[in-house]
Amino acid sequence: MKNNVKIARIQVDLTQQQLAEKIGVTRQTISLIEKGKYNPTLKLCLSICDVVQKSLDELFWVDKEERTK
Amino acid sequence: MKNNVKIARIQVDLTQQQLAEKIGVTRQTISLIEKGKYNPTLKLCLSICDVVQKSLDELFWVDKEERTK
DNA sequence: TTCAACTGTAACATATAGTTTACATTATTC
DNA sequence: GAATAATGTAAACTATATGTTACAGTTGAA
Repeated sequence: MKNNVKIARIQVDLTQQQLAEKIGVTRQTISLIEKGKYNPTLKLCLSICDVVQKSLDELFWVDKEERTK
Repeated sequence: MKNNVKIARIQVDLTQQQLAEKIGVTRQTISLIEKGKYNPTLKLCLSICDVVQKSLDELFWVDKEERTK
């Protein structure tokens, strides 16, 4: 699953650490999400949206090929 | 966390069971999500979007008060 | 009013999201 | 090029999303 978290984070001039702290999650979690290595919770996605000031649709999507669950 | 899954599901004329099957998840999972009783995975949200033909932003959001994580 | 389909929910099991600690690698700045 | 900040990642743990089974309440059609 693809996402624009890294780009959006940099646009608001935050490090992974800073974003993580604002959200109340660890830096590793942010790193893994940016790398597409796992499948975050909706609440976490919404928190990220809130901090980086983007909508869900702007940040997260799946390529058609990989649509399963 | 609030969502419009139930409304969107009914609009495309599916039961919880049918929606669940299309997505590859159990009926209980759909029920709990519709009831707002838990916090689905992003992939699952995206699968629901796909089936009911809505965007993430149309289906999922949080009230400002309850924004934590 | 009965029967069947649909839905809510509970207990317990499993998979995986997210944490903690730790270390390695890659910028960046001096 | 050394020091420091930022990032990637791994192992072992914890919390929780989701599955399984089961049963009860609800709704609608006959």
